[in-house]
Amino acid sequence: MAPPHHFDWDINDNNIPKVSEFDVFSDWADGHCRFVYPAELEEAKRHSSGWAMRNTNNHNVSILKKSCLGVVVCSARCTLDGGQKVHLRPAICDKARKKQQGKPCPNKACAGKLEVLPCRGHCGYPVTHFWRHTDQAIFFQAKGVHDHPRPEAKSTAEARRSLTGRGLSLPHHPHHNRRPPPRIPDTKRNLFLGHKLSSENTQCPKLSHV
DNA sequence: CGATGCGGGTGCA
DNA sequence: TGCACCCGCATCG
Repeated sequence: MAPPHHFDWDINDNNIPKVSEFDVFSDWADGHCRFVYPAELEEAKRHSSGWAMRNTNNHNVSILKKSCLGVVVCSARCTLDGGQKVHLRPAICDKARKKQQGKPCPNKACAGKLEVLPCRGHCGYPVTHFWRHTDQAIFFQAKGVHDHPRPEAKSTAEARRSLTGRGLSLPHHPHHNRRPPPRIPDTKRNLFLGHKLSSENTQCPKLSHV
């Protein structure tokens, strides 16, 4: 009866279908989407994405899961000379990300501080990406719609990193340093929902209380 | 240093 | 069970 839709699969299926065709790699995958990439595609093997995704433990050896860290913005929401906004890439490493927050806005003419705009695109939680490898292909599936602007590309962030260490300021000094006064209140435990859940949440299970 | 993966372990539906 | 997430360990560029 049901015709063989070779793309009718879910990342959690016990037996994923044979692949007939591959998709062109998609950085910035958004929304509930699924793609199939060649097993030898570097981008796919690296599980890369334009979004800042961090590995999350889903206790499943066959499926790699990642969740979005959002984007780093200026607390003053300033506008750069080019008329653009500050949309930096959140550090994937927790420690590095904490160090990012509170740093002065890259805009010289701005007194704002950098802060993380968390992703709440999947039922109030960060958008998630799933990667699964088979002999013939690499399957990708995303859940949620990013509710924040795109962070700068990974390459741009890397360039910035290698720049801030040598180009300016003093060389690595063995002495400790930073430890101003701000104790960074750590707005981790936020979750003040009921903010703006009006988006077309395509696949949110129940979402009862708010 | 930090990007990435892994997996033990916790707290909630 | 499923999910979000904290934490340390390890590899690699």
